[in-house]
Amino acid sequence: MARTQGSHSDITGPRVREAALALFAQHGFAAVSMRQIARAVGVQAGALYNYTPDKQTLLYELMRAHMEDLLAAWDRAAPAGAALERLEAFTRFHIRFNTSRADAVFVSYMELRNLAPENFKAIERLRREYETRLESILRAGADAGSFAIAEPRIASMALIAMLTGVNTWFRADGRLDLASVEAIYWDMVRKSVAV
Amino acid sequence: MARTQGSHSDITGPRVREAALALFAQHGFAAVSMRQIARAVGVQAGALYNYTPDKQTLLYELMRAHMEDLLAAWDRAAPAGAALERLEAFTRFHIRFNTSRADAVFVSYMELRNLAPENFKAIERLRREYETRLESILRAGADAGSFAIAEPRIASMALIAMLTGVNTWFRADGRLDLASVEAIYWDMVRKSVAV
DNA sequence: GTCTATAGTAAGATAGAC
DNA sequence: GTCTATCTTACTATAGAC
Repeated sequence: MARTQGSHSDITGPRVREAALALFAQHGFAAVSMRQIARAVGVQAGALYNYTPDKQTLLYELMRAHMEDLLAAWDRAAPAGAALERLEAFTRFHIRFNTSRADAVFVSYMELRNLAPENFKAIERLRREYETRLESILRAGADAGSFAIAEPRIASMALIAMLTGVNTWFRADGRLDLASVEAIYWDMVRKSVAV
Repeated sequence: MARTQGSHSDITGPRVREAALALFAQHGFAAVSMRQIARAVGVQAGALYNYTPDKQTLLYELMRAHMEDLLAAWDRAAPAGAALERLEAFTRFHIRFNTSRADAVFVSYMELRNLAPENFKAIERLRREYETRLESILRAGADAGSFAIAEPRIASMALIAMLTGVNTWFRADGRLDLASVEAIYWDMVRKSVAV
């Protein structure tokens, strides 16, 4: 079925979001212009406004989609069982998921400042939800006597910070593959909460 | 001694750097205009160019000063002795120093993307130097059999990421004081590298 | 050292043709 | 749905007076 020339609503939308995510990750939200995004997509700047009401909403939707993907993926992957098994699953999941979406992780952390207040609140709520998933595991393990953790909430933030840090140095073509990285970090995580 | 009206070279320079640091931390380098910085200082935008050749150099000098302060402060504070004692000192130093300069820490990490290539290289070298300080402690402990660490370089980045994460949640007027925070993190650090 | 004024450029967003 | 053209605003940086 032939289309009107230049009509690509079904593919341009995703391409706008992909280009915006890559550019925001590389240069920062404030440093990227709508014209730059349009150039990467291959359209004129005005056409972008068929896909977002404004630049701010484009950023917010990228961050919201990422955080909701993260939560949904963990809730699908999370095993039942003892706290130690659940903590290992969380550790490996977090490393795998985050390294596979480095741009989205980077933008979702770095651009919090550039969200309008109501958008900031929404993203912070999602982030807090994710942290609570880990906190619950740590609390369960502490209650069962498997872990020695004075402050589960702080420990969850400490571990997430450590695991997310993988993104700052990991390269898929580097010396260590992802399985080795997971093993190294799981060893540190396991010991850090050990009795 | 009366001054020419409006002449304040000895105090305006530091105030420009203070205002720029606070504004860059709050809104991001690209989102802050020279006019905003000037307004915070109480001068007109043109006057800022008595203190920096351009906006880029202003950012670079803030980051360079921070990284050099960090290195110098640790080199003054670092104890001799066994690896375990040196690791505890590093842990407590890193938390104390970084929480006392949250804006500079934030800017020095978040605005790396906005550095010109040669400036980026210089800051990365300083960061790498600091990471190497911790890496040396971990290697010494591993060699002495005090620590069990498969990859000292990766462990050093993991620990620094964890410790720097304190800045994302710590508030001086919060429930926990800094000594308690240090104790919680030291407990996790100590165990994470334990044999 | 600071001011006012401005050159030169680029931004976000919209209007209307096709 | 995309284009061209444009409105309006704001930016960095500089020039020259005081």
